[in-house]
Amino acid sequence: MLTIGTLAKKTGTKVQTIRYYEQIGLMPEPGRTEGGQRRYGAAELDRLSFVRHARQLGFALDAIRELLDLSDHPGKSCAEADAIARRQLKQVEQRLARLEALRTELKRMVHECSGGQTSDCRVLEVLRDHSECLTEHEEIGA
Amino acid sequence: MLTIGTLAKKTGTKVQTIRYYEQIGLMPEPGRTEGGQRRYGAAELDRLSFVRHARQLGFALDAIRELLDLSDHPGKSCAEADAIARRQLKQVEQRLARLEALRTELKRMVHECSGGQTSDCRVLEVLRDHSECLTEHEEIGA
DNA sequence: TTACATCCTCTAGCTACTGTAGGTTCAAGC
DNA sequence: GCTTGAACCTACAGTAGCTAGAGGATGTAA
Repeated sequence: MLTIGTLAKKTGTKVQTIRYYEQIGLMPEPGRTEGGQRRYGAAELDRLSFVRHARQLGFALDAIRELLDLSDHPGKSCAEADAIARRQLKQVEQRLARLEALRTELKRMVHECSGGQTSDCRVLEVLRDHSECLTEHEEIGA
Repeated sequence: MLTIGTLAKKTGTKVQTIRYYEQIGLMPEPGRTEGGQRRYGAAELDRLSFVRHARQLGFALDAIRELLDLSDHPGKSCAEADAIARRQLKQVEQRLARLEALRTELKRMVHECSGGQTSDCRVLEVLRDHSECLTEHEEIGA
């Protein structure tokens, strides 16, 4: 039986995060000691590891919820899990494309700055006038 | 004189976002009509364009605040603006590196999934067992 | 004058946590 | 058995950067 602190250490999670996952229904309500402290078993350790790993891969909590559900039903078709992963991959690729455009633009800004006064700073100038941008870039939501 | 709606359209911003920027002190309090509606001039249009463009390039609002301040003082040294932009570039490059590792891992997951039952789904299997990962990846905070 | 789009304030909600306050429980050492 | 201190508990507030909605006022064109 693990305390919440031990579970946290084993999975690289903060204690509060585990309680948060329980609150939003991503982790089950665990057993308690007489004094009211949570005690976890191997199943919970596995589940939390799954969640954390999926988070590291950038899956949203809702997607993880779906994946957990699929994982709990071994007879179901794999197609859904595959679709979720493909969606995630697509998102990652879109973010990569946006970030690459940003890098290009930022590099140009920085390289052109000669280090004088702000009155003729290229960095500020580019920010003032979007038309100076050579690439399309549309972050904000990323 | 522009209404808030017109300003919003011209800059590709939501009306609420403009009011939010005013609330957090990023945009100045504009003049008002007798009835209490906001009216904007060219200076505000420029300022909001600057903010939006910086946001598109991924700058945080705090960084934008600094950049605006520098932009307001043409005699100041350009070095600070340059430092902020370099910091941003560095962040973007770090995020790019992380995302590339994620893409690799996700691609592998998706390609190995043969489309059978969830009981032997590679996607779920990889999520269950971190040791299957070939690359380091540590998203979460990104 | 009437309609109706747009404006106003205020409040709550989103994601995914993180931090703090104030109090309780557990386990080890004496 | 008692004390101590780390770790636990709940509850609530805060983070970034908006976004959405309620309920009502204003502005403008026909």
